Amino acid sequence: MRKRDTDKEDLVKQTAIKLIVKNGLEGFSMNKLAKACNISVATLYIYYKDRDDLILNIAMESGKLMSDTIIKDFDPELSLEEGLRQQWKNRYKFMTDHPGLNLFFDQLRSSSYQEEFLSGFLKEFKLVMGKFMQNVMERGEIEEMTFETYWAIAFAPLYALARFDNEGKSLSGKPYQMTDKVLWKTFNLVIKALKK
Amino acid sequence: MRKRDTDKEDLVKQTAIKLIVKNGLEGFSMNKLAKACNISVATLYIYYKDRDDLILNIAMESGKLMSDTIIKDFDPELSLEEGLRQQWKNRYKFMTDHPGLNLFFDQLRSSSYQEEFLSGFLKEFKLVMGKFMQNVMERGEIEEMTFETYWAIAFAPLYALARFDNEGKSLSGKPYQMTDKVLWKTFNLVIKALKK
DNA sequence: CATATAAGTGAATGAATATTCACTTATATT
DNA sequence: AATATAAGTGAATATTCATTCACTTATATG
Repeated sequence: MRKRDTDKEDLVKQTAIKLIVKNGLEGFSMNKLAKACNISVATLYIYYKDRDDLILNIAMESGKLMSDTIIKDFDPELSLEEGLRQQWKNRYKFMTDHPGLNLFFDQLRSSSYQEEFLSGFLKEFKLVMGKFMQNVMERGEIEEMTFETYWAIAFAPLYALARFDNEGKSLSGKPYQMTDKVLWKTFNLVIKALKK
Repeated sequence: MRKRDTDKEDLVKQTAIKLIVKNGLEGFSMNKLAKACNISVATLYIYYKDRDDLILNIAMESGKLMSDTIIKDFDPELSLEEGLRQQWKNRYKFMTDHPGLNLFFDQLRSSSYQEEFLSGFLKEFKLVMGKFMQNVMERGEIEEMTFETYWAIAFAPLYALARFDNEGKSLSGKPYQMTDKVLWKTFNLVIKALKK
């Protein structure tokens, strides 16, 4: 038997993400991917059943990575401020450690892969996050609110900052780069909104 | 001369948006669009120069509609709470009056059309919104903060709610539909975060 | 009514797409 | 060293794509 070249396999994954981020799913093709990796198209069909299988597999693997990063050192029994701070830390770390991966996820979110992508790695994740909110609410640290309201206040601002950062320029026209200072300033406002 | 059938022209626009929202830009083609409209592909090339021209024109027209809706009855001299409330009202109205159009914009945002799309209708818009924030800050109604932080707190939660609404189900698995109550509850938290 | 003119068409073109196939190559095991 | 087996290939296939073209149809205007 011959062993599969795991370097090549990894190259395929990285290149696929890079191409999709750059040109969108719309501008992505198997032939282009093969060419960019300097391998034969047919090789892609050894690794993956078809185009959908390729995209979904890479998506789910990346999703798992995100999920693992976000859950790290997080305990749903933490206080509102401690717990949320850890969440912001983890999510921020993921963004900076894997620049572009958020853009990759944006592509998936606005595609037909969305549902399968989310369902893949979000199960455990949902449970832990839901538990945390419930604890905090039961302890009376925050008012009664729906999960949607909670999420919208607690995390949407963070992802908005990330998008500004990715686009590299603010609405005001000035170039923009996220800094720790801006991040934690925004975090403090979020805490102010949520705390009773 | 023969007059152009404006009903048909409008059908093309509506159908294009519907198809793109449903299948993504990836799954959208001129032939499919023509078939869905029961017209010849060649007719599309009477209305538009090419595929890009078609997408961009429809995008810009929709963008203009959004911009006009959002700017209505808004005065950058309003107080923080009054001004922001009007903004939320306008943006919410746009979402409910044109369901799906936000999803269409999401598609564009993660595509190569993004830049041209934004630059088309955002100019005036940026100015007014920037002016409002500046006024509010100068008056001391909110602390010093970057435009990005301001936007992330002031509007990102609204769009997060809209996305939950579009997806029709919450992270907690229960079906979800946005209500006025949830909307204004979230708005109040946003005001709490921003107000000094 | 006649006709100029733009609207609208169905079938074609060539390029790009996903996928397959007959084939060669490397290597783990015997 | 021999060989079985999976990795890897380049060229082909069939499909879908955007775009064009020679043509017909409707109608506003003279």
